[in-house]
Amino acid sequence: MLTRAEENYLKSIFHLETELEDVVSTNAIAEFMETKPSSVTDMMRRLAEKELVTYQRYKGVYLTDLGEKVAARVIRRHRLWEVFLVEKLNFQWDEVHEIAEQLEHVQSEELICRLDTFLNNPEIDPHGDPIPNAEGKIKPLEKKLLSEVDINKTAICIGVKESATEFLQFLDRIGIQIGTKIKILSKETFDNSVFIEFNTKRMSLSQKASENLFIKIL
Amino acid sequence: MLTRAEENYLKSIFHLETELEDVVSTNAIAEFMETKPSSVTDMMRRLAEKELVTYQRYKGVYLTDLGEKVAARVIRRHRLWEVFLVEKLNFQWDEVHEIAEQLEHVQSEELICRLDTFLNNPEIDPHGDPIPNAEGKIKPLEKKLLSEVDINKTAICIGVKESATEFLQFLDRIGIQIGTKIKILSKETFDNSVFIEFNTKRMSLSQKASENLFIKIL
DNA sequence: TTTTAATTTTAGTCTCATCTAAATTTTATA
DNA sequence: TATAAAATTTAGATGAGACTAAAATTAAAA
Repeated sequence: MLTRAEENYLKSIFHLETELEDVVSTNAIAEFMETKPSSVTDMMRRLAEKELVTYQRYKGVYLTDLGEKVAARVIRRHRLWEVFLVEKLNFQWDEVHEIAEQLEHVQSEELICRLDTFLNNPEIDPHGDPIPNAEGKIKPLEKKLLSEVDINKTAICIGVKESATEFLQFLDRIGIQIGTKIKILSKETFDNSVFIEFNTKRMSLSQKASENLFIKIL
Repeated sequence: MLTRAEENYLKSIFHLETELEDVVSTNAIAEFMETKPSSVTDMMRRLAEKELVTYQRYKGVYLTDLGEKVAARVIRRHRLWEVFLVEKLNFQWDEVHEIAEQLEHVQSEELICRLDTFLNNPEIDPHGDPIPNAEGKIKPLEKKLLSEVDINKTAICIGVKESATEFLQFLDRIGIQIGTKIKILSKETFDNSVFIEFNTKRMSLSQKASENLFIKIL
């Protein structure tokens, strides 16, 4: 049984490995987790002891197969709870992270299994990130930015690139959510804005917005 | 913000106060929580420091008004989660305690508020215990034998007086479990049997059976 | 009312997870 | 390549929460 801190470290290393580099540095972890490098070093030794990471002094860490599996399962729990909070408790998708951060540490295989069923085995969370399966396997979604989609194609909104609160609230206001089907009607060359249609509404979206919206082409 | 341990101590003291005595002894807490008396003493000093309990060396503790409110809110969270686990995730009533024990420490007023709404503001948990309201007020339910319940009242089964195997098997066979809601339709004066309704079923129950079944009146 | 037993507290230790400050190793630069 | 800068680790401390063993207090029995 892992402690809450151990789970959080594994999760963070997982994120840093997939999103940035292969070998993760002590400072990168410390910055990401808003803690001190010396605390990270301590924990790395403990995780290495438990064979969850491979760690060499001054050389950074990477997850072992076991560590990766554990991390993916924590992420699975986090994302399933996020789906629950948004779909069942009607939270906004930008309000759920902190709560899911706590719920993800509740220990019960059976709970997560039943929650998954209750939510109809969702494949993506409210931020459009894929939910690992029970074995910790992640089916990577081929993400594109809305700005990269060709005219007349229809795409489904699966998330945002940078989840700044204002942007999330902006999307909320105009009515774009995860799962919203968006058709690209035209692109303006002078300002790179896109003209789109969704839920029978039509509107223009700035370059900045269209470059921050992840979609999946249907 | 209270720690998990502090919340657990307050909850335990609350239970001991209501179920047993007014002033709670160090040993009673230690036994109830399966910990050592010296650990309890330590924590009592910390809780007294925070004005959550009134503590005098060698004289036991009791909750302050604040401590009582905090404890009741932890219990509220616990019982709401139990309802969720049983009603939404289809757990059996005897499987949920351990999981609720973890979920109760998730910190978010908003979460509990929305969960309460999602569950249609339940007043009792799957064990028949009352759920404190958001302010920490508990509407006490009185425990009675089924035989003592008035006609047309609805009660919830909370246990048996003497747990003879044959009686438990009898209950199982007819479909009465902990948490089963039973309505008393009529009483026969000639043999003191009761005619009841539960889960859309109707049947007669002998005096002997109705005097061996603990219920709580809703 | 002593003496004994039970209860409770104190003192000191342990682990986990964090920190600061100092030392060490690696990397980058002159 | 020597040296400065950055990154990383070590050493030592802290606080929460638990423990054991011993001391102190209260309650019970002779």
